[in-house]
Amino acid sequence: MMVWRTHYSNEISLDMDGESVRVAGWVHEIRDLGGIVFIVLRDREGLLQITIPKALGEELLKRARELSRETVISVLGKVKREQKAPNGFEILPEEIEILNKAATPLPLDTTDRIPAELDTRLDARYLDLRRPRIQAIFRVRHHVMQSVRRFLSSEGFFEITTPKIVATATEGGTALFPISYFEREAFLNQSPQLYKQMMMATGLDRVFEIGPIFRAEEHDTTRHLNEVTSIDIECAFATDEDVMDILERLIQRVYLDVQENCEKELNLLKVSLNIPEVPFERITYDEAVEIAGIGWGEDLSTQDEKKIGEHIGEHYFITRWPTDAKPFYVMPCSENPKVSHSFDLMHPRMELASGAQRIHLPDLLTERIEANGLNPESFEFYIEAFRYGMPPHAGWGLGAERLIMTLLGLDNIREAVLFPRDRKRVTP
RNA sequence: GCCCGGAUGGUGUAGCGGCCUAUCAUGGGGGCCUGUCGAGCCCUCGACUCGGGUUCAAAUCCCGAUCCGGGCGCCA
Repeated sequence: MMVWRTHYSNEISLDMDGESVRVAGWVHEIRDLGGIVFIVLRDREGLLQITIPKALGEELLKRARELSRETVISVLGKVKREQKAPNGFEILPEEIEILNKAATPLPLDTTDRIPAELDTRLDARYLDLRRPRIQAIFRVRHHVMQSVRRFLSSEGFFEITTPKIVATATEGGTALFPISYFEREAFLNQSPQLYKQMMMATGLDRVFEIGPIFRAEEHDTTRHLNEVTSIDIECAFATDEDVMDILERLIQRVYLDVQENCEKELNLLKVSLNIPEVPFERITYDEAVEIAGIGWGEDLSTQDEKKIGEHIGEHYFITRWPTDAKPFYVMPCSENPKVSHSFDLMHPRMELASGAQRIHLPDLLTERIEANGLNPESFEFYIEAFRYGMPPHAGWGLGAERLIMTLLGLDNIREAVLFPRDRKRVTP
């Protein structure tokens, strides 16, 4: 097999003076000084200077002049210690192989000098993602996801995968995307809720799923998407308090892991992390309503959330939501059924997660479904799982993009997704 | 969906009735230059979203469409 690369840019150092290496990547910049040409090569790990003085021969110099920015090349050369070079060394090439010449002009500037608007960037996302700063977001995202998986596994959770094509359109609440499923209509799932709860009847006890969810809402904001990645857990023999404890420790763990593993990325993004302290502050819905200055039973508006967020200034929980403000499956409090064993995890900027202890008794569940104006028959496949031994359980769903967005201080949720899906965009 | 703002070379912008044959930067093409690191210098290329209207005159004002941004709403 052809070897295009023996070393990434960060695997070459001063003490390799004289060694032969093959590097590959994209032409980041070209500086042609006439008798000497500098090529800045960019690969996944950084930048590298390829220096071609006339002394290396007219042929190589000519080859260097054929290059254009973002052309893909593979360079065989010798490492040379050189004080005048950016990292104290450079590569003197013996061979420059052009693997794919980039067309000109480029749809946007990859060197970060001339900014491009988000819309332009998303249209040319493959190119936008070559920018180290943008790539850093997704390297952090990788570490966030790894951290979540490690943490939940260590807490005894099993990773599961549930259907994304579902039959029920009658769950109420959010709008669904209908799809055609052979001779029937089906929908893209808005949440793994029903399925992860059904898993509680299997004895697996603790499950988590990281997967896409789809919402057909016509929202048009910097913190909503129509396809998002949801981190969901469900936990048997547990209460709302138990899963809140898991959630806050998870958030803290993610922050710690990112801080430990993503120093370079955080520097590139100019982010200094504040590790949230556990336990997070808990305020009841009643207290939230008081801070916001609204009536009991009203939903918190975006401005109310901001107001409370400023008041508290860090991650916090809003607990004991009115039962009627939450979905049918949340467990009403026995001492006061008007409120429920439910909670939202808030970042000062926005809601990150919501969860609850669930109803595990089939009769009460049916009653609540009816009280929400829904038809229990549509939920038969779900309710049935509650009839033959369903333990008490609790869980939550956490928006991965919002977690990353608030972690990195991104001002648009689209920045946290490779190819965002919103009201206006289905391509690329 | 509502309110507000916007659309000018590939990218990011200035211009907001006549000084526009449209500014600046970056970029593309060509040239000079052996130590650049946002290289420098010279030449050159390239744009007023679309359709109507007002006016002697429209990038500029008005109407409509399309697209984009922000805020809000919607968001079991």
